[in-house]
Amino acid sequence: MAHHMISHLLAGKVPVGAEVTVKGWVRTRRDSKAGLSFVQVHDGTCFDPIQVVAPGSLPNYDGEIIRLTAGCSVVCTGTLVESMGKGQAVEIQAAAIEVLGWVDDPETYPMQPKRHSMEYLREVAHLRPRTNTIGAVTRVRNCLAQATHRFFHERGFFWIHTPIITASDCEGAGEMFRVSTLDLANLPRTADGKVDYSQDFFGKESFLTVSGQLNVEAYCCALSRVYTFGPTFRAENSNTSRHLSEFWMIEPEIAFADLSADADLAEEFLRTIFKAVLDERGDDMAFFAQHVQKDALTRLESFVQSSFERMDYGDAVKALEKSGKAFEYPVKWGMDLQSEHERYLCEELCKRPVVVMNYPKDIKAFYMRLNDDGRTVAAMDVLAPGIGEIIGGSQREERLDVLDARIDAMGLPKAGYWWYRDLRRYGTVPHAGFGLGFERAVNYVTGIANIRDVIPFPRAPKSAEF
RNA sequence: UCCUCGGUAGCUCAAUGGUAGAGCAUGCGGCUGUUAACCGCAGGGUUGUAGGUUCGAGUCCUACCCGAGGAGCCA
Repeated sequence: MAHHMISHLLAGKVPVGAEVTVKGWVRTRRDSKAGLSFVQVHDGTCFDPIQVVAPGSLPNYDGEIIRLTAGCSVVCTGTLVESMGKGQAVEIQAAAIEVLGWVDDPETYPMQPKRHSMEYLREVAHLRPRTNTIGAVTRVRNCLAQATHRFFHERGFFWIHTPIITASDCEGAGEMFRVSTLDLANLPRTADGKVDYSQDFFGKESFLTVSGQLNVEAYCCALSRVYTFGPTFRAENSNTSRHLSEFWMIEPEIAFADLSADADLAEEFLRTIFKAVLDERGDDMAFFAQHVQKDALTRLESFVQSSFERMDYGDAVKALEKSGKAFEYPVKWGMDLQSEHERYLCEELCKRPVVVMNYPKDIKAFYMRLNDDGRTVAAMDVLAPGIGEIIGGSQREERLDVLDARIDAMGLPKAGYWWYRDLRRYGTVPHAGFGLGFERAVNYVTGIANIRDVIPFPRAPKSAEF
């Protein structure tokens, strides 16, 4: 049976007086002994539920309607009318309400029409999308994802589906999850007693990817403007509000480009996808501003209008030294910036996102391009107030001899990088890219504090129930 | 992994070492074109787990489990 999306009805896309059907779940029910009930029904298509007025003359009124509780699924058919009450422009005068699914034992139904803590909702991750908060997060997350593909598509980028499984242990971005079909209780051994991975599924050790970057560089050096957008895995035992074991990452890579062009892209990208949220999800953003973070909306509005502060790493260090702040970790050139330093830069000094560029080479990855000063690399971090590092990027080292020297200096296995080095042997070009932690962007936009609340089913150490 | 704080009814939280309570939710009744309605009544508990101290432990001690905030690692 055809039915209407509640978002269409509330947006005025269906004329008053029309016969309509909605299908959804009950939020609340209020009874009037005058002989009618008000049922708030949501279907997830927009923030607001629609009010369905159930007259006592419905054949199942006494038997079913007045027994509806939060969570029941219903099909409501009736006439779209202007509301006689305050609080909504239109409502449905029901001619029939069919109950598809009851809530057995309503007393223990985990989702109640009240405020729940985010920690509690995490324990009922299969039901939390029915809440105002997680519903709004889900729509904003989708909006950001769609805007991401639209942004790149409109600029001639190609979406590259880089592999999830990698047999290369050279990605170098942290602990990896092993992928294996070997019998853990009976591992095959080589003569010298080590695990014999030649008998494993891929004939060698394999893992879940920690980054699509190395693979996407190959396509960048052929299709010029490319990006990845997919899941990424880190087996680090990190227990924070900013880390997940499985998260989604967006990694554009542009050929014939330097670090400055990379920073330009990062800035334009964030502004564009954030503006899409303002344009398309005003209802959800209003909720976040009201119940989650007061300045969520105004901060986003100013974000899309203002430019990022850009700062050389050396200047950032000087600014921190001059700040007069008593940091737990003193600042010194050559050190990586601590969370407290990053927070000072974007939250206090600049009060907006900051791009810190040209870090000391010794604290950055081997593939980042060595600057002419010989002691820094063309790397950048984009720091967002309240989140910290939201983007990390760099211009890549395109000179084979310099790349080899860096691989050797860092004691990495050069042979494993054979195909990555080939990209520098055959028609090498300057290129650059960055990685955006998608969930961190959702955190920033919504004002939701914990990263585990902006992904449907979060995976973290000791946590993979759903 | 380290530091700090926490775990009591379906949910949010009280309870000086001395009879475990409230609000919301649920059920029943009342009232009302209602807006997380309101009023009354009722049911609802192995106080995270396992030990220990004590005449007596939600409360004190030990270990473990889980959660939160911060740190490190990073996106």
